[in-house]
Amino acid sequence: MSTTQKHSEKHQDFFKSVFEIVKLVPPGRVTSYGSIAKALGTPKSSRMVGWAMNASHSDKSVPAHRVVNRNGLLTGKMHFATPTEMQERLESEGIVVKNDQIQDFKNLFWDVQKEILD
DNA sequence: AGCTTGACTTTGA
DNA sequence: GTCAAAGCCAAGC
Repeated sequence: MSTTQKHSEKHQDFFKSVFEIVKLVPPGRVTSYGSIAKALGTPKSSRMVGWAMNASHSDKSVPAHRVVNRNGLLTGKMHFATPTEMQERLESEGIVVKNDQIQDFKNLFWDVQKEILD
């Protein structure tokens, strides 16, 4: 550690951790903001996960379309290049989306905490 | 410095 | 089942 090191990397770690987790979500499966936040040890910071995804544009390898809210609703679709991109990418992976709602969400849900600890 | 907003979730009525 | 309110914390004004 040098004396010129940054002292504000903590929040960056949070963002980075979110990206890493989202990358672990397998194609054809989805997870929620709260599930990611919980895996990071801060279940109350689910909003920050959403905010972190806002910065996911800097890392195109992050499959942000596989992250929805706890209802399986495509709440973040407006933040993609086009409002339909999120749904289209999900459908291309075999997920059925109806009126911004993922069908059979309960069965497609990928619990971060559970799957990683497995 | 404070106040508002937001890709959320949980709890209580 | 729905609806309202609170908690969380970073970014923008």
